[in-house]
Amino acid sequence: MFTAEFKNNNTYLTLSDPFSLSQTLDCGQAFRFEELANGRWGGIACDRYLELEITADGQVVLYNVNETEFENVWRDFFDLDRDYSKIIEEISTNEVLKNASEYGKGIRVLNQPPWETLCSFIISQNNNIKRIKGIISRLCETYGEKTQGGYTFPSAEKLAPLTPEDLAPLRAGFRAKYIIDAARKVANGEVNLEVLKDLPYLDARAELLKIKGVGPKVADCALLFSHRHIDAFPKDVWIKRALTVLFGGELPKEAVPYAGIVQQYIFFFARETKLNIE
DNA sequence: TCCCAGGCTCTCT
DNA sequence: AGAGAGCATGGG
Repeated sequence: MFTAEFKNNNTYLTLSDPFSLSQTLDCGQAFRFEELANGRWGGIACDRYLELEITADGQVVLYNVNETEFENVWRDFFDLDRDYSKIIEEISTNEVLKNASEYGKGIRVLNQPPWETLCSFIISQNNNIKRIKGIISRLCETYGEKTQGGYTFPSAEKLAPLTPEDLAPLRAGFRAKYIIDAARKVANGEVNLEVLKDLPYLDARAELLKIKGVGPKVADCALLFSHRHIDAFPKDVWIKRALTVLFGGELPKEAVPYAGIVQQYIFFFARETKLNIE
């Protein structure tokens, strides 16, 4: 699915799948990457700063990433061992899915750190992406560790001793108490995030639902964007709208084996086109 | 001013 | 078990 070359302390990738940094990093699954003035994308993930770009000839460049770091961190983060072209081909027997995946074919579903993802999607509830980013940014600046390019995402252990009042500067609103409940349960082992990727989907979901402020949608986002559960299908307002408008209420059978991936295509398509509801 | 945002909890039938 | 209000905050 890709070949990698390591030189000048950078990693150079050639992918067989179509790949878009804006679609992947700014489609609402990650909240801490942004496009830089020089056209590269930069952000902090997995406790380190990453800067990358796609060159004119389609090569992906990860700057200041050596082979060890690529293998240990970014290969999995960018889900590089999954064949997206094959998935798109299979779902394209459905005309609407073909259209939607054509719009968002550059998306890859990331495998992000468990705590960061869970916490971020707790913050996302009944919220908009711009404000989600703001709250997460203030959370990291206030309680994360300083590193090159900004601040790391604070650990559950760091947040567990705090109270919701301590989070007032984040302006997270009613979500502050949920963040603290999640931090405490993760830090004290009541909820074990590390095993979720190896549990059956429903068992993993039940584990996350033990946290106050985590319902089906937030749990599914965590399972999909962090724990490799592409059988999770987060239903937000956009997806519910799209299912009704595009598919008469139910996901086409072609999509079921790849529900989570397809969810991203539909989400992207729905937001781009606004489903032609004006 | 009201409505909405990658929803969930709580209460009331 | 299903419906509906309330929830913090900020942008349109």
